[in-house]
Amino acid sequence: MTVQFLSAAIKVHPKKMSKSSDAVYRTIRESILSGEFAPGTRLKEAELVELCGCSRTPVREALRILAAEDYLTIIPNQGAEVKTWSSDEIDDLFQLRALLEGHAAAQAASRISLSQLETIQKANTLMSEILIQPALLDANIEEFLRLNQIIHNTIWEAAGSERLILMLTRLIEQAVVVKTARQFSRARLTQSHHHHIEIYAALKSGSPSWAEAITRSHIYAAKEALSTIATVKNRDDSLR
Amino acid sequence: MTVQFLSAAIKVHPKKMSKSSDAVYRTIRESILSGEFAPGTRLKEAELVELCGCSRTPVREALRILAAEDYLTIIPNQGAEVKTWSSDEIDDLFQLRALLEGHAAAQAASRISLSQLETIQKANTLMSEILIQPALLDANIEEFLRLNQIIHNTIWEAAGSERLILMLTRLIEQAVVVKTARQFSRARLTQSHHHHIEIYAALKSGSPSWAEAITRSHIYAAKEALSTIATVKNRDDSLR
DNA sequence: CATCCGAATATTGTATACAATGACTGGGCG
DNA sequence: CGCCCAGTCATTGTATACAATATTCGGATG
Repeated sequence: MTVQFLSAAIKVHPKKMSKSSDAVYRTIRESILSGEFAPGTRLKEAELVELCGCSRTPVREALRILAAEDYLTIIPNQGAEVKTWSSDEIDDLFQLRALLEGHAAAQAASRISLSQLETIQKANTLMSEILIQPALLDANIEEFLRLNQIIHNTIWEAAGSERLILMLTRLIEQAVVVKTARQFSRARLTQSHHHHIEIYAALKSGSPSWAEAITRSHIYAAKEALSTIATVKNRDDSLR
Repeated sequence: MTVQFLSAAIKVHPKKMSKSSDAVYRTIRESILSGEFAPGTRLKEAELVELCGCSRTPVREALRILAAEDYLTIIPNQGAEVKTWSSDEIDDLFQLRALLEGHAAAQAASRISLSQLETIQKANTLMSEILIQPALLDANIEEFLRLNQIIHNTIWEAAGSERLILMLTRLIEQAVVVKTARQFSRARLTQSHHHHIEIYAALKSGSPSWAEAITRSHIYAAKEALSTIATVKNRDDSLR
């Protein structure tokens, strides 16, 4: 079975910079998000020039912007490093994410449109199909993550605040969530799915408080799951 | 009477870029915040070069960063404009500010140190001295605003989240608040002062809910006061 | 007279050259 | 042997030159 509906709902950064500069920005950003440039990696302009095939000028502009967006740390006269996140900072990120996503859900509960509700419901249905069989899940992890993103993005849209979307996007991209979500257990993904169903119910019933409460739970549970993975992983590492 | 205690509490952006670039960044940013570069103003690189006395390279870097921080809008191949804010967007800003400052106050209530409490109390005392006499107030508006900033910054510090501070800083700088705060009525400033006193009480008693509630009120009231000024001002303008 | 086209001009985008700063290495000295 | 200093190399910061793209303005045409 192939699952390929709802393809339009994810809005990528509509940023526009001039051709070359934009390409460099995207390239570096992707490399950071995918983990190819690990946290702490020193990025030398010369290497990036080689990678992107243009001169240092657009590379430098991209680096400055990425630093302003907190993907990088730039030390004057010493260059750029991919930002590292302490566990305290990640806690902080999740705390704020719970606050902001909760707020978004509350706002969405009063404003969401029928078609947006439908989008979420459809995503939920597809998710449950994927979750039914272990084999299907393994083959469709990426699809599962995409559906997750669609659900959240739709809620943000419904909340109707551009700025809120911006803040949330950055919070989430910077937290290492995406990179590690593929390791979540089936049980964890099922829990997440159940949250989504309840969030849908809360939105449909137009109850801001309910939507906010369950959304916050959803985030806190995700944080817990993530820290569990991190712990296990570190334990593995230390055994080698 | 001169009021000049508490001078250390305001932390300016500790940003570091290389000498020239940093200077340009600060210059342009200041010009925007002070209103010298009004919203909608087109900023040509050539002019900024002349203003800052360096070449286009650092100017361009500063512009890109300011755009990433949402002070400017850059249209590719067409240059930079100082960002304009619709009333809807400003409403949105205040909504988010209430959420985040409320959260900060709640966090601060459980974590604030004695010396931080003392700082707030001292600022409150100085504020009330300024408010006692109309003449004093007129002469010390700037000082009043500085004390206000000290109180809020101290609470943010106490909340203990760097990222929260960053978000709030940008939200507030971008809202036109500072530019128009000088026009607030004495009654309005007194109300604000009373809020500060109650916030202090809530923090001292270690009550997160109380601190959050009164802080949110504080922001909503500020928003209301601001929109009143804007309305009156527009009415004046239309009479000319 | 209005409109459309195009050349001239202004402005931004990119590449390169040069300057300045920091890191690294090797030799001299205690 | 270790430390320090100086000189060299690597890397980033700035200025300038050139390319690409937008804007403006004048003239031709309906």
